[in-house]
Amino acid sequence: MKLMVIDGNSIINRAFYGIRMLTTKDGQPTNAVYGFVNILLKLLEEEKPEALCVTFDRKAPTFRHLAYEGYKAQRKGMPDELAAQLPVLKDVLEAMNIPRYEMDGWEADDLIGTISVKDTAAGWDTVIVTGDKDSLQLVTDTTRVKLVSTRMGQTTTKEMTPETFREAYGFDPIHIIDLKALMGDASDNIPGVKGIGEKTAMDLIQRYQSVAAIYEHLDGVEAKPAVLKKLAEGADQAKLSYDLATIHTDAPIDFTPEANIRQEPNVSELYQLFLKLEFNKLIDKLGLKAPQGEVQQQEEFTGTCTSEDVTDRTRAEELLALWRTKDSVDVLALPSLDVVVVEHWENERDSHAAILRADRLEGYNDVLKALFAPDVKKNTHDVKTLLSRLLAEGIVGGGFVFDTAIAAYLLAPTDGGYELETLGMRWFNHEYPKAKDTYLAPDAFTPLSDQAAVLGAFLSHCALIGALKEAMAPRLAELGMDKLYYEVELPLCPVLAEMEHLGMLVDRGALTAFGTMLDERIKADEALIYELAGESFNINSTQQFGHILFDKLGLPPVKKTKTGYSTNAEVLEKLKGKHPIVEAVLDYRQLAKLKSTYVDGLTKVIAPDGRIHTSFQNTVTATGRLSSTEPNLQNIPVRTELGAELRKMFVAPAGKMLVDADYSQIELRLLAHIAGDEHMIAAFRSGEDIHTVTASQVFGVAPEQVTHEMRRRAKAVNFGIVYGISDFSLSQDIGVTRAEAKEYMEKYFEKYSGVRAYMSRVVEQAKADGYVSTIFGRRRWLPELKSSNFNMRSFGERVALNMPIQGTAADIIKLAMIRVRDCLAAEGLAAKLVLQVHDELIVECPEGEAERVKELLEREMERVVELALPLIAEAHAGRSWAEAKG
DNA sequence: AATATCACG
DNA sequence: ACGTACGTGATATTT
Repeated sequence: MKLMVIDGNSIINRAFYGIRMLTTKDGQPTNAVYGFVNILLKLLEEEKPEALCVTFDRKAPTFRHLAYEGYKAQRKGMPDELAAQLPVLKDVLEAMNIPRYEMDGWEADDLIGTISVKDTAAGWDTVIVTGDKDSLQLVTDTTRVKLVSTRMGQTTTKEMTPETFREAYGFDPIHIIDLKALMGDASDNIPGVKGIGEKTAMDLIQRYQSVAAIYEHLDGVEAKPAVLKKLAEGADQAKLSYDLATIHTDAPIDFTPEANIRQEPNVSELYQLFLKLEFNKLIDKLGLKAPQGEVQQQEEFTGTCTSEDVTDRTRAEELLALWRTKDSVDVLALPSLDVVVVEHWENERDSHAAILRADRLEGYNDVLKALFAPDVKKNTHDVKTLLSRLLAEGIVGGGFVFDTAIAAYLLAPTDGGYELETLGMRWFNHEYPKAKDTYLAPDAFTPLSDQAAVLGAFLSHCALIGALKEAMAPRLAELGMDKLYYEVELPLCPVLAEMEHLGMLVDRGALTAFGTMLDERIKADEALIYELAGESFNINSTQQFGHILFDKLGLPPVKKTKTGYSTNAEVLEKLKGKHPIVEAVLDYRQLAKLKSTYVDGLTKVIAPDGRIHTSFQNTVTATGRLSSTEPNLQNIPVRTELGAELRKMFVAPAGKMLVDADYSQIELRLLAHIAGDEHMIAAFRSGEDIHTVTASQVFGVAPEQVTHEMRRRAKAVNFGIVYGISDFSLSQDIGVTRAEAKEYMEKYFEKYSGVRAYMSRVVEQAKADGYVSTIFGRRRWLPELKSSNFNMRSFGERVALNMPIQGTAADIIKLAMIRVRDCLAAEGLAAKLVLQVHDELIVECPEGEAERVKELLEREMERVVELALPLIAEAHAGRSWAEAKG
């Protein structure tokens, strides 16, 4: 019979430091508990012991303090993130019905020692599981130690028996006490004999076994005279150290091995606990299920599911007619436009799947048109991409009533990764095959394979859409996001798809010419830089450039990065004038950026139609903004004259114009509104320039007397406030002392006291709720606010300030896009939206429509919401983006 | 895959 | 005393 005893403190420690930080949605750290449970399961599998228990420390024993004052004094307190997990671990052990031993004044080691002795007396074997080598002295023929180490999430164990110990140390396990008595142990504050280190101690113990044997006839000991002298002087230290190093085996605990025989866990308690800790994988692995009476989501998959391959046009029509009668059907499409449609029967469990394939169904395009017509209501996953793909086939889709990717994003915008299989795991603890390993592989446009595994994955993913909808739709309503979902996010998808499909026309010739010019200037810069450096090197390598600049040329380093010197623009600006190479590299960098990222990058993605088709990502940002990829058209240069040249390359085709409309100061206006700050609202209502008004207040001068520099600084303060700035960063940004920056902020808050009040209010509310939200109800969860880490918490606070503002602006322009598209259509205009850049919309239209489009854009953008102050949008038309920017 | 840099709102 | 602004994506270098 065998008992396994686990050193609780030691193992949770190893788990904490060996496994990357994990937290639940609320910010409760869980990595140590997670690691502990996994190590426990692994060892149970390995050892299959009949009995099992865990020991924990309780404070260092006080009587030892009397014996040796410094004892354990050095051991540092554990970090909060770990301390918070100890009680959780104890709950888990309770739910698993694993006995636990702890006693005031006794350390885990002593309890383990006591347990192993009692085990041996009862005729049981013992396996000690720990990460500390202290316990090795307990190793006997019937007691083994498993040393656990966890690194990068991988756990390895090393087993110590008397044999393996002797091989490693050259003496019996019990004499490790003697070894420590001589050499000491800094981590346990055991002094040892002064002047005796590991090498000497090992040698002595290997030859004489014990301290007692050595001191019994010290004159007979063969060693250097210096060592003998130290031994003689350190006799008291040796005795004291011996006692300190000895694990006590006489703790007054009530213990019999039989009382620790393994028991079944309390399944429902453990399930609840793991659910709270978000240990979905463990729930799955242990086969835990919801207690009776609770909703069992997995049941949804136990219904019957039939499927058919539709090859016959008549059958397709029959199905289409059926689908039109349903509230909705689930649709999953491949890029090849092979499609599976799942319909559910009344009980929502039994379902039927139909597979429609491009290469097996005659008149497939017509079937697609009918399926994606508005009269068939569809649930989808990533409808924007699907609509985009359909447009490429000339099909304008409609009738999309629910999308699981967008719902998942609204419910948890910072989670990322909204693939179907990921959602299946997150919502239902159910493992699905990866789309990329099955129906999406290897080339995105290959037709659906007939392999059973591929078809199975395709069908189950489609059925998952329906199950997710059942779970997500009520949740959206519960959190007050259904309007945002059904009236903003979903209707925006076809708008985005259209914009992607249309794209923007670029003047390829002008772009190439611009690139040639850049190339020449880059070459000139290169030559100059090499000459100034006295050698040629890779200017793009910050490492090499840093070496030249700071080591060879001897300029003073300003800032460091983790890998070496910082050479970014901010640093180089400070070094300007110290050496001509600095300016040359700044110029080179600007040119190289324009060439590689913009000229080359954009040229690469010009489609055969001469236009650039970006992809808008609508499930990416934490605030609700869109992002733009392949290429990113939301970061086309504008701030420098040379960079802005690029906007001349984005043009309207012959006979057409571009109209560009942007919101004026939308984020500051929203700050004024949300904070309800009278003065800021009044400033905006008056129509004065907000930065000038702010400057006049901060610098205490009349608005007419505000200089350019004063306005610049006030502008930085205005922006900084929106980001949750500190005086330090403000001073860095505008190049004044920290004290000055602080004064600006003080003056600012004096004037705009409502803003200050808002800042503390929103943070406090966020701490109470665990989230912040926009005017339209979009949410961002903020587990960071509960972090014990100062930086994390501060970050959470800044986000709490910023997200409602940035997010509301995002909501507003999204709604504006929908309205603009609808109005353009309603007024019979041919104008089309082509781009959105956060607070800016760009429309391409026939020349004759430009005036009307300008008015329409301004009107619709301004009237999206009624606030305490007006929203202002300004539109301009031009032949290129540069011209239309106004 | 991680890091540094820089483009935008 | 902490460490120092929100949100993105692309490129080049280095590991």
